[in-house]
Amino acid sequence: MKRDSRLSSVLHALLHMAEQDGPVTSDTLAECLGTNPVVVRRTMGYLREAGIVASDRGHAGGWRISADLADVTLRQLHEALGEPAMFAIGNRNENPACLVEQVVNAALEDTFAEAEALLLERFSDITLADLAADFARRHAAARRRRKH
Amino acid sequence: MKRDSRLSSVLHALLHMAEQDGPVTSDTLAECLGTNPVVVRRTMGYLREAGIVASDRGHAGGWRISADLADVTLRQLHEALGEPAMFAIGNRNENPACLVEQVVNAALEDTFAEAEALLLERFSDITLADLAADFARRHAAARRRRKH
DNA sequence: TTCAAATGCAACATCGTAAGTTACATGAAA
DNA sequence: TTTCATGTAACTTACGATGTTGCATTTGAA
Ligand code: FES
Ligand code: FES
Repeated sequence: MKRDSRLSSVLHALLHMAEQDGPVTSDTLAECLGTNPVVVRRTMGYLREAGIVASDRGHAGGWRISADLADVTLRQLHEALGEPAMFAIGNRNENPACLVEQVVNAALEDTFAEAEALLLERFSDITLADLAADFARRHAAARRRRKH
Repeated sequence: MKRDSRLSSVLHALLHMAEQDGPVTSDTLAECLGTNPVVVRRTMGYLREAGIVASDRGHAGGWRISADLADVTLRQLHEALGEPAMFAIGNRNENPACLVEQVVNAALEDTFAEAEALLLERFSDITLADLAADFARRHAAARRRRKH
């Protein structure tokens, strides 16, 4: 089953942008992500609508983060992307007349709802600043390793 | 994203079989599930390999449950189906050289691993007997409602 | 013995959706 | 005015569950 990797993509792009001074172009980001600039624009467009990033056209244009890194959570990004389905497993029939299927659906829905609540809670706890800090930590560790 | 509904399907089929005395044919199950008999055979075949059901060919053949309802958990069924991916969201690149992407992947993987552990724990707690009991409860309630 | 009913299985076709691609319009700075 | 950038529509591709067709095989009953 093909997985939706847009959250992963925008996180990579945002951290990349956080490391840069000026705006970053779709072409640059596309090369980072190993994809196409149009895909970057399409995906980042969701974040622009949510006010998380801004884009400038023309010379010296590109994408900028227009929010405080500490204020943007993974949950907000997930919502900005349209809250795509979290699970690759689901019910066969969403509104069954059959009582047996209702029992099955209820059991699965309860379980997945609990897992989704957990995911959203964790997503709410993680900000871009957290990830940037983790990056800085790993970056320093990698530099230390290279010195020896 | 198209969802994998095989777990839902086999649960429906198994409960249907639990209500019946003799074996149930793929045709009957297919009509219950609103699908094709070949799809039923293909999907139930996984459960046969796991020893959860047995199939008989020829006249008076069909599918039987070959285990105690109280012994079969949703987790076993999920494993019998080949442990399909639970999540529709994933990393863009699974083994990135880029340190930024490693940070992103680690954050997402940790979160999803926690959610998957929760799901598997819940799956381990639910048996076919539990679902059958839930069905009996709802069935009785529905009959009571009809009487008034 | 013969026939009908059932599974087993291979070889396709279908479908939905994220991702990728092409093409062109638009805007901004040099 | 030229160049660099985004904005967007339209199309193709990739992929895996699902759906379908066809036929071989097994089994019980007439
Ligand atoms: S940060 Fe740009 S390639 Fe990973
Ligand atoms: S139990 Fe067979 S139709 Fe739902």
